[in-house]
Amino acid sequence: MTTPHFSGVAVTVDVVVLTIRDDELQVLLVERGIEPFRGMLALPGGFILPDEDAEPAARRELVEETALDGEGLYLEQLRTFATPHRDPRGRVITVAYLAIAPDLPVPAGGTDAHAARWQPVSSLLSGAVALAFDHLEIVEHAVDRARSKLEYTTLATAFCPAVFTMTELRRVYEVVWGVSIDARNFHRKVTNADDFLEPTGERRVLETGRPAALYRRGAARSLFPPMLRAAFPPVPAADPRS
Amino acid sequence: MTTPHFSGVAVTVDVVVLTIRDDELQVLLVERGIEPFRGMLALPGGFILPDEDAEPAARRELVEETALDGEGLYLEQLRTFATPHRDPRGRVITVAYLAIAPDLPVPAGGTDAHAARWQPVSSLLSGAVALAFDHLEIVEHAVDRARSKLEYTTLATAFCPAVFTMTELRRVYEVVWGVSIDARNFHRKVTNADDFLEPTGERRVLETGRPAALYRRGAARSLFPPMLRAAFPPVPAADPRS
DNA sequence: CGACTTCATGTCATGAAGACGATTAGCTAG
DNA sequence: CTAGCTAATCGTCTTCATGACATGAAGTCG
Repeated sequence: MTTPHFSGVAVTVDVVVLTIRDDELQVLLVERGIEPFRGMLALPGGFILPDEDAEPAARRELVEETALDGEGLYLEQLRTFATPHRDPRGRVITVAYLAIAPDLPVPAGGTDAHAARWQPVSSLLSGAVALAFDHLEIVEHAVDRARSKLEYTTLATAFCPAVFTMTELRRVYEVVWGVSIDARNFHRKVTNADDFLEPTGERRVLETGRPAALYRRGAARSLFPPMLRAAFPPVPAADPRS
Repeated sequence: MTTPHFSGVAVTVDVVVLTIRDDELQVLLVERGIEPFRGMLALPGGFILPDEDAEPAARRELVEETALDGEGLYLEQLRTFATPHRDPRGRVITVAYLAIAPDLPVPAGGTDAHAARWQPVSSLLSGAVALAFDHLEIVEHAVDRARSKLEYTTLATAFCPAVFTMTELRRVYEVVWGVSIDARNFHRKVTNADDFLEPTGERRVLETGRPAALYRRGAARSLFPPMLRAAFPPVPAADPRS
């Protein structure tokens, strides 16, 4: 540790954008236009600029590659991946970010250079769809992080639009955790937590059923008492006539 | 994002080693022997080698700079800091690590090049002692992480030696959180949690009082139900004769 | 105006957790 | 040997969050 090694190392950012579409946890991917891994799916991301901090770089790449709104988006740093040969081009380390988006009608594959599109996380974890580089590992970390954070933070609201119903919020937990939650107990718990939700007073009238009260995100960032994941029925298994 | 920017960027690792000494949360620091910030206290760390992963680099720097055992040490990645001018020498981003050590009689300032020594975290957070670079910010993140992880993981045992007493474990929570915890309820809760602790059958006889049973770390990594921090008396305030 | 659908609220039993009293197991001093 | 000290461990009571489950409320549609 004497003088800086400004030798050939490059730094990138990669962003795992999670959302819920069609009652499924999905991740935003782009099709690679260049080698290596040309034509394969990968996380949006790219090289950090010489005078740029990591988080702005993540937001910038997101906008450039997927035309996704960089502003209202929840974004947090996930972890840095620095395994020596993770990029065949040379020494490239990446700072991975986790972003959470509501189910916006993203111009997937529309506006920009690369064809951006949503992909169910399950199709990646099962190995049905392959990702470039070590991006599968990054997605796994991101999903783990999101699952944990639902427990003790109010992160779930980041999956919802600015105004949402209790049922929408509950579905976030159900989809991300893969469990089913009793609507009544959930309602009680969430309304008891301070500043988790803020009633708008409005109601949303659907085609059918009683109108649902509308809520906005509250000021609270942490959730106390936490949602206890382990207490819910552990993923309804495919009924094997026991 | 066309071809890699292998321009002048360097990558370092920095390690925040936390321990409990004298009933205080302390962090391991080294005195810088070179510019910039020569003579100032800083986190142990250094440049990552061309063909080295980040975590091994963290372990290596720890051994080189502080002669601390790299093996039995708990180590996890914390976060990457990439603010453009955080290092006056140029573009240097650092991958920060959090390590937890039992109160080993470390050869502080002994064996090696730099004078390594323990410093109470409180003296850093209060601003009484200054750190080089943005290392104060890194320490703050590390302490936050450690405090959170005590809640829902068994990380507390990493502060203890291989064999320890219930009281030692409880002190970890008390010192790191800055609260006082009822010994009886703590005992009940911890022994009820599966695989948190494993009784050795031995007892430790002190100068006074009933001998304490000795425990070893159990296999569990996560702690359920979690320790609920917010439920404890919120830091005994200086009795305002109210 | 009933049938249907979805949201909202209530009750009850269980279990975890905080407060705190009581007992146990070692030592030491008389 | 016994009283007394200290710290660890065990037990009880009460409160409160939570899971299970039933019922009422507010809309649309025929």
